[in-house]
Amino acid sequence: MRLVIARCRVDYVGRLTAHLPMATRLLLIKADGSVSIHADDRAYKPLNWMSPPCELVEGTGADGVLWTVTNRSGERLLIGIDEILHDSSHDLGVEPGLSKDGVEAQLQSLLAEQVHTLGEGWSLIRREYPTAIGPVDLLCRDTEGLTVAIEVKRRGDIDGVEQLTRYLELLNRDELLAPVRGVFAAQEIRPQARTLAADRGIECVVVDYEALKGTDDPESRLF
Amino acid sequence: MRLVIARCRVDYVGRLTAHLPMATRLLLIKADGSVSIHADDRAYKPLNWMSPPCELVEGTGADGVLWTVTNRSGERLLIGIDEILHDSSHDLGVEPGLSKDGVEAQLQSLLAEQVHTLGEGWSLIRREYPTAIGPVDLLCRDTEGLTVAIEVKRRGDIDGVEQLTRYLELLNRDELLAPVRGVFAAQEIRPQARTLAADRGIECVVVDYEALKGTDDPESRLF
DNA sequence: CCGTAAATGTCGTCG
DNA sequence: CGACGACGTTTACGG
Repeated sequence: MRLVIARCRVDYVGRLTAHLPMATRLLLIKADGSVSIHADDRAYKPLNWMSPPCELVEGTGADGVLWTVTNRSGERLLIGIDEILHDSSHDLGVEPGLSKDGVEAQLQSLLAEQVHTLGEGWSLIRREYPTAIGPVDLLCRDTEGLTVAIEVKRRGDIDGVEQLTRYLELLNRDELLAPVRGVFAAQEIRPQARTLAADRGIECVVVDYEALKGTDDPESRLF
Repeated sequence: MRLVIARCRVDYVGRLTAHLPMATRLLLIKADGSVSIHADDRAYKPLNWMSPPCELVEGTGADGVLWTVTNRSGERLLIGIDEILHDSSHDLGVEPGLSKDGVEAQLQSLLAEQVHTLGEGWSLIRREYPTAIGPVDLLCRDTEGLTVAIEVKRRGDIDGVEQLTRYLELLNRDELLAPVRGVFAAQEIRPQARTLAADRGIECVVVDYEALKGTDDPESRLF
C-alpha cells in the first residue's frame, strides 16, 4: 500500500466525466491495483477512484508529472501532480478477513430452520424458491395446506413489500400453488412499509434475531 | 488527515456486528471525524468504518491501546492497537470540489428533442410532466392522438418499471389523458426489468446515447 | 462471465 | 429529520 499526499488535479473520463482542480489530497494506491483520491471529508468515499483491475502509469508530460490510470473498459483517470508532500509504502501482509454477523442471509437461514416462529405448524417447501423474476426467500405450507410466500429483510422497507407483491402476483398464477398469501418478515418494519403491506393483504412479522439465534444455539439444543 | 499503519484488531457493533482479527492495516482519520480501516485490497471500500458525525477516543485498556469510535446512534467501533508502524498527519487545506457532467439528465434532454426516435410521428406534450407522486420524465402524443408516458433511465432496472407503473396508474385516472400507455427507455435494460415491463404492457426501448448526441451535435446541425 | 439481490450501502434533494 | 431516488453505486453469490 502506497500513501501519497500531493497537490494534484484530476480528470476522470468514463461512465461520466469529472474534474478536480488543483488541491492537496491523499492518493491511495493499493496492492490490488486500485487508486483512490481522498479529500479530508466525505467519510470513506474518495473524490475519484479507479477500481481494479486497472493499470497505473507514472509519466511526465508537458505540464509535469502525469499519472494515468486505465482499465479494460477504456475508463481513464488522469492525475496531474504539482508537488508531492509525502510518499510512503507499506507492506500490510495477509488480511485474515472480516467476519460478519446479523445479515439477511443468516436471518433467512434461521427462519428456514424455525418456520414455526412465523406460523404455528407451518412447514418449509423450500428456500430461494425460483420464479421468473427471481427467487422467493421462503415458500411454506400452512396447517391447512395453503401456500405462504415469505420475504425476509433485515430492515423492512417499502421496496421489500413491492418485491413480495411481484412474487405473489406470479405465484398466484400457478394453479398448483394458488392461492398464495404473503408474509413480510423483518427485524424492523418501517411504518410506511407496514401500511403498504396492509393495503396489499400482506402480513407483517417482526422477528427477533437474537431469540432465533439463541434457540438455534448448539448449547440450547441440548435441552 | 491522519494516516496510521498499525497492527490492530477491530470490533464493530452497530447495525450488525463484525470482527477483524489482528493484522496490519491502514487507519484513515479524516478531518470530518470519520475513521476507516483499510486492507490492501477491496478497491476503495474499507473493511470497517465509522461515518461522521462520530467521536474518536484514544484510550489505554487492560490489553493495551484501545481506540473507541462512537456515533449518536450508539454504534461502536473498537480498535485494539498492538503496534503502530507509521503515524503522520497532513493539512490538506480547502477542497475546491468535484464537478460532474452527468449522463441521465442529458439523455432525457436529448430524447425530449428527438421523441421521433421513440415513435414515428410522436410529439412532446412536456418534459417533467407533474403528477401527485412526482414528475413523469416525458409525456408524448402519438400519431393517433393517444398519450404516452416515458420513463428515462441510464440503466433500466426493475425499480424504473415500478416507477412508471405508478405514474401510469395515476395518469389513467385522468379522463383527459386516458388511455395512457407506457414506454421504458434506457441505454441498457436488464432482462428482469424487461420481463416485468412486458407483464405490465409497457414497451421497452433501448436508446443509443452516442447516436442521439451525434444527431444533436452542433457540428452535425450545420448540414 | 453474466445476472440478481444485499449493503453498516452512501449521498443528494426535497418536503 | 425522514423519505425517495441516483450512484462511475460496490460487493457477494449463483448459474
